Amino acid sequence: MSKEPYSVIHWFRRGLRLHDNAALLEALKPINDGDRFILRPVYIIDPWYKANVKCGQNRTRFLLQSLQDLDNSLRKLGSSLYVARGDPVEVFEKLFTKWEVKKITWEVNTEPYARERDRKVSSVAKMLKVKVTECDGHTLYNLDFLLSKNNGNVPLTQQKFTSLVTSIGHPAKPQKAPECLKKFAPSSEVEKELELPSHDEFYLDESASGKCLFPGGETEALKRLEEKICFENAKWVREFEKPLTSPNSLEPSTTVLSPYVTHGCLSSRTFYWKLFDVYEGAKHSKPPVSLKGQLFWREFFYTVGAHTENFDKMVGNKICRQIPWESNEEKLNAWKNSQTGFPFIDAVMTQLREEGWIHHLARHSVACFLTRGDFWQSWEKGKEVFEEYLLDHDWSLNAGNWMWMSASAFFHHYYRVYSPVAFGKKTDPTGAYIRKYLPQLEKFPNEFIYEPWKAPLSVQKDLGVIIGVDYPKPIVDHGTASKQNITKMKAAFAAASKAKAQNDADFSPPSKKKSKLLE
DNA sequence: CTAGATGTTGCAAGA
DNA sequence: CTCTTGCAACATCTA
Repeated sequence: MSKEPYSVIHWFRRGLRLHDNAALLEALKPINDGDRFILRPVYIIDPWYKANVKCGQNRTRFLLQSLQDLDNSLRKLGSSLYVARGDPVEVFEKLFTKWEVKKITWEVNTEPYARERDRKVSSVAKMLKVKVTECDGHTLYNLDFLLSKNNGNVPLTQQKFTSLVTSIGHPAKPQKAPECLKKFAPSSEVEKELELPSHDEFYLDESASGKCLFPGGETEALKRLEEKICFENAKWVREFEKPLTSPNSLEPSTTVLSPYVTHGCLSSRTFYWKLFDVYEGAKHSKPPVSLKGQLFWREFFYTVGAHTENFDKMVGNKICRQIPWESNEEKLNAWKNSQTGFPFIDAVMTQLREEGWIHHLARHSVACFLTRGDFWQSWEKGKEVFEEYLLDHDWSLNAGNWMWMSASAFFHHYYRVYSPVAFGKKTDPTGAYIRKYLPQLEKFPNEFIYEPWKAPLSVQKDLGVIIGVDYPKPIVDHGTASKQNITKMKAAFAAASKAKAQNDADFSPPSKKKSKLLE
């Protein structure tokens, strides 16, 4: 008998899907025509993530469900997912030899750790004569290509970015999932020693995770896409304007496709072209507020994130205004654990911790509150809390949006402060949302639901809920705190522009003034 | 050079 | 209920 043919690995990292997976399709192309080879779909549980990225129960469950779904889908096609543990460099060093690997493919990941990791794996592959093929697919466009089309400048406004992608034209159309993988299966017995991770291995405690409102996986992702972006829903899709959607409706007012796009269960290009189908020939809203605009926002933060050093930090980050934030554990914990005494803020943070998804404008409210609005805490601290709890946590989007909301970058109107009382009232005057997430306040009359500390003590006693005992008093007076913070912001902005002017003078080429003197 | 317009999504008060 | 305005007012681009 001839020996086993060589192997080709497709390494799943994000991109946990079979549809529109360019790198997976690339893995199915023979190195030489007529080659017979074995496809090895691999996922690696890399301890670096456990050590360096905060990941709460809900997102852990989402990832596990996504892996289970991926394995199911692969099995239906005659393949299966091989889950390995350890540092990818060490894992591949062993697997390349063991399986006689000649090629490995993966989807581009532009986050700092992933880049470094992929660089190391590439050099091991080169040493062991394994061909590496990296394919786009997580974003609509190749991010280096976008930068080159913008003359090497990082676009810093959405308007700039929109005109850039508009001048480029549509992104690539999505590719179909492979139909059958049987001919790539190992002829001998399938390797069984490494299986899908168990709940224990992922430190997943079902009792500690919340209701599963958004199950992970490509199957769910495509189902949700069909439900939301379809002709039956055409009016809603075409008229969608993000700022007009509600942050505190009891059912999400937006698509909640973000967790699926983040994990790559849903291809952003599949999303884009599905929107195109529903838009086609009809009047529809436009970026930045439209649904397509939401994909552009994602692409925008990815582009800036991929090309800005220390993008997720304040210090050493060129685009981030340096602001003397305070570090107060008590305030941070009150915010994180819904103990600020502002029901709207506390309700949003409860929804975040329990369910893992909150509306974009709810994120704005709590982010503004923690940073420039009320608590004057660093956006990096808030970013870590979102990192822990969000199902759709995404390195680029999280850092970018926190800088935005804290007026550290992109956004400069620091005097526009969200009110923790007034903002929610606009879309939910009776406080149904607060009652759902803070049941201890359920019986408060509408007039006090956003400001329970204003209810007369007699009312509090009748309800059996004493503010300051059963629910906290507000930690700060919003009026006073926000005014003080606006003043601090004014000073920080002035210092920053002074520093910028100094820097420009130091590093700019000879000024016109000097040139004139030379003439 | 200056002035004016614009930037995905503020609030409160008053017509 | 919708619209306008004052609040105190940034950075950036264009004319």
